[in-house]
Amino acid sequence: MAAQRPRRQPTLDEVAERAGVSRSAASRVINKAPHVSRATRDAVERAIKEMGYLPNRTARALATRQTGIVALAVSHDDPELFADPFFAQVIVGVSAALEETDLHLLLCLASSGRGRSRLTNLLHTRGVDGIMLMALHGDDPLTHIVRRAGLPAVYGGRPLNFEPQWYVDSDNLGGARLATEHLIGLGRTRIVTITGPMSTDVGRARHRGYREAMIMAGLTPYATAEGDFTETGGAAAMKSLLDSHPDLDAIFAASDDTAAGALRVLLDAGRSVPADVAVVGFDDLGMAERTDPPLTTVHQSVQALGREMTRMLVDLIAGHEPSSIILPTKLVLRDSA
Amino acid sequence: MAAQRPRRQPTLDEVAERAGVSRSAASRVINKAPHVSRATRDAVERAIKEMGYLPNRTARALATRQTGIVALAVSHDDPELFADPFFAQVIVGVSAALEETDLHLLLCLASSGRGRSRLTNLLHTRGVDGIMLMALHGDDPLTHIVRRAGLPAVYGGRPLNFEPQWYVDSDNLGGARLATEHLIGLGRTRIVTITGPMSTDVGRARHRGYREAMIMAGLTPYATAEGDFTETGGAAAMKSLLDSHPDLDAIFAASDDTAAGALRVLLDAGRSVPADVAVVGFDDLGMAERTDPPLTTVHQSVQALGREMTRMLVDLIAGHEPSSIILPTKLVLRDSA
DNA sequence: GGACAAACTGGAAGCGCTTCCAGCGAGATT
DNA sequence: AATCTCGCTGGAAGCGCTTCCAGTTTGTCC
Repeated sequence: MAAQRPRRQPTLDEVAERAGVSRSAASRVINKAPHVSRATRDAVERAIKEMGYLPNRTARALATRQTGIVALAVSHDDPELFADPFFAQVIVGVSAALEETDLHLLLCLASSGRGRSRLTNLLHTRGVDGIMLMALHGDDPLTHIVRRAGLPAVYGGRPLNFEPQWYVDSDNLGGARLATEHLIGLGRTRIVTITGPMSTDVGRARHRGYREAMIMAGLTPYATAEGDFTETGGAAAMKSLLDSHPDLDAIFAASDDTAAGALRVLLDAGRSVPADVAVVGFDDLGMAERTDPPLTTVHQSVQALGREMTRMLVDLIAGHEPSSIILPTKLVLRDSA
Repeated sequence: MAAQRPRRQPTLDEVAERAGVSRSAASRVINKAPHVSRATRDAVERAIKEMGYLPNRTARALATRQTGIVALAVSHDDPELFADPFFAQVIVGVSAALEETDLHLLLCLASSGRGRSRLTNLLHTRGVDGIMLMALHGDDPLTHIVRRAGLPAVYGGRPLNFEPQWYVDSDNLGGARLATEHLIGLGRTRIVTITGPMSTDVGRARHRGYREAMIMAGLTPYATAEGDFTETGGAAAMKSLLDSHPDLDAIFAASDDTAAGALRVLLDAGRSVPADVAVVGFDDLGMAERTDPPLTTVHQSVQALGREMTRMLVDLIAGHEPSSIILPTKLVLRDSA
């Protein structure tokens, strides 16, 4: 036998019989429904205690059409992307928020076609009560799938080409502006930026923040190179910027990984940071403290992102009409700028 | 309305009616059961296609007593621990393995008492078909909970004080031995180790590997300091070792984080790595490539760990009797040793 | 061509719970 | 004392599926 044979769990019928009441009465006390006399309640509660009764999730789900499960779907072509600490933080936030409910978390890494069709199936077979979506790019088929399934859905971050009705996002625009303004405040003028992928909303928003801050300060955006949020991407972009604009004196990197790559290239090129070149990153997910020099960066609270997504979804499931949220970002000063 | 009202999914009854057969016949063709004539099958399949029928998960679960969901529980006092890239890798492995089945993954971060009781409840209410457990320390209540629930369970790593019947673990002992032997092969003799927490099996196994290798080589274990797998822990341990054994010439650190902390302290103390002191770490989860100098370390395949746990659990659920697995580790040479 | 087995079929009984509804008695009202 | 509430109760009908079983059809063999 694969596992110790469990004693069969008692059923509601058995509890009711033991308490000497009908099944419906027993059900009522369990669900704290009204119209239950004190005596009935006591009898049922005693029976429950004595028998160690726990209502069967599945049966309840069938009757109520509510599974008590919500999905968190991470959609991306590269499953390795999930290894980004970002998602771990989201999950910590989601879990924390879920602990205050009696919902559980189903995690779907829907990268491959297979993964996506499994998810589709899950949604259509009413396997979950709602879904949180993350890391969608452009016209991810998932958006259509989810819409078609007609399930409560909240987005973490915004997809590029449509604004979901319910989403939670970090203030990427504001954060990027903050970073750039800080650089400007330092007296730097030849400020360049290494962006994230311009095929994502995050990438674009952070770039726009940079541009806006520059222009507001009467400066012209000095140079831009597209990165991909990774360290190697950042290094490559840095090299080309150093080639084309050797006199640059500050960098806003759209992620800390990007900044780390840039940092490495700068040091190799003999520039000192922050003396010759000031660097500001974005994210502040641990990595920023470990670079040399430690990175001044824009902090976003990813746990809060997860937490708020969850609360929003719970609201939605409860039939309320929450409104989307933009979470504030803030500048964290370290040594690189 | 919180979400677009979904068209009600057709039921099996409706499919059967449309196909002009009984519900049981329809059920049989869906489940590919025997005793179905060609004509019946065709009719039902056509109806299914036409109506876009998908069997309701919950109803099926109630009838079969199988939910189609497995849990991955991460138990630890500190929810932040989950941010360790280790778990992300496990999850990637688990997901990959699950994609070949029609099971879904429920993730439980059961750190708090509340989290644990939610998990207990989930198990007892038959909310999942099986469970994978990770990061248990000492006498985690979870072990009892799981045993009592009588559900198929596999462990990732071994708890300290009992050997689970089904587990997957990395060859920590062998890996540590490999690392130490490498150091010995380099001609080092005053080799010290910074361990993980000795209250964990991993911590002890890696320590034992170090000792065994030393003794086999006719050396005496030179010095040991207990760390906690973190960078700061590693740094602290390194400091005390440097105090007590200033002439040490090599270090086996029980994790890459630990090694990174040690590295920092060594460089600050003016020792050059690997010239003065050779350093070997353990894990190889990305961080090892980014230290300065890059870390020679023992690689463990965490995705494989997740994958094998999952396969084992699937086997168990299918009623087979798999056997536990120790996954090989291997030395990865970089610059630090 | 009749008997027998094999293949197929639909009815019905679950799985364990929620919830609607009609009925019942006790307290309040005149 | 007769009536009217109103709170409480249990019966029964679901939720959507699987599966056992007995009965019917079909095919096969002598």
